[in-house]
Amino acid sequence: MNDQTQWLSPEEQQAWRVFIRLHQKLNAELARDLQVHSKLSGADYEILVALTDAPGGRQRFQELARTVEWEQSRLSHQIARMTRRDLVAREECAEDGRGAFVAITPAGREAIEAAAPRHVATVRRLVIDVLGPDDLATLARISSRILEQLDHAPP
Amino acid sequence: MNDQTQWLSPEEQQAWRVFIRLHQKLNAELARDLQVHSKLSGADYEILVALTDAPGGRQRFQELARTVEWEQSRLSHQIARMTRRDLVAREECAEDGRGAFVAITPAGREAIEAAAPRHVATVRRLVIDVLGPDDLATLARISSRILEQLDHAPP
DNA sequence: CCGATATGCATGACATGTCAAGTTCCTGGT
DNA sequence: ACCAGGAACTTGACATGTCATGCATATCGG
Repeated sequence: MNDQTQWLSPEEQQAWRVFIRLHQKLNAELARDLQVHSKLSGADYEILVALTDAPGGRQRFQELARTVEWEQSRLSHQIARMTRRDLVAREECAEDGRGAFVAITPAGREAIEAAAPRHVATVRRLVIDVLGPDDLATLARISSRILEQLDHAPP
Repeated sequence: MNDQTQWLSPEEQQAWRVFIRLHQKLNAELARDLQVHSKLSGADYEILVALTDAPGGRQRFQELARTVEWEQSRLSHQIARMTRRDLVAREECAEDGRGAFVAITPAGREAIEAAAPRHVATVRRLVIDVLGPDDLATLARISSRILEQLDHAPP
């Protein structure tokens, strides 16, 4: 095999696998919980939160994309679907004919306000309250470290 | 609002957000790296690794599903697609007429052997080597804790 | 041995994500 | 004023995931 690869040590492998499993299961569980109890996908939730945080409940398309750190195309499809379900609405942009605003609708606001308490409770139950404040802080520190690496070296 | 929800404190919120962002970016980056350099999706990779680990490079469908902890339907679709690309093959099961084996093909073996070194290197570069052994162990411990909670309380 | 039920997978419909192109509008240099 | 190029979104094709449902084979009570 002429193998120069630095394979993972057993400890590294074990750590990596448990970390990956955590990702997958946690994501799945959070998504399912949202979907079942609020008829919202994780994506819907993220968009609605971002819009709720924005002044007037509306934001330029680009800016929204940056806020949630999504690709344009993905956001475009998502907004199209959410528009069909009347959770958000597109509005024209006076200053720039190409541009568009995305605004949360009253129905969207209802949906997110109905969903948030349970979602937060679930996050607490599955993560926050399971770790103490110390472990949570440690997790945040470690996550930041990896994120920094990701933002530095993705090319 | 008659609000009895225990919202997240600023520290909790910050920790949670950074953790979630980590998930999303890391996943995206790993998937992209695999796809670009090896023409394999993360899903493909997982299946091929599982089959490589299995004796004879083959496993019963159900058992494979348990190994990778996927839903049966998801696995069925995935195997169908991978069969089309000749990465795996279905084989009949003598003992149980309903059952099926999934086996890695020579092409599948080539693909995973070509992909693995770079993937491992990327995992090292983005995570393992960024954290020291101590932080990695801590991460594993914290992940296990949350996983345990997940496995205990999902209903 | 036979029908009822369970098991092992497959399939179809639809939500979501990515990549590559297309459309429309704005801008800057001549 | 005009037009080449870029910016802001949209769209289409296709990979992937989930849910509900379908189908064939096993297995079990009587």
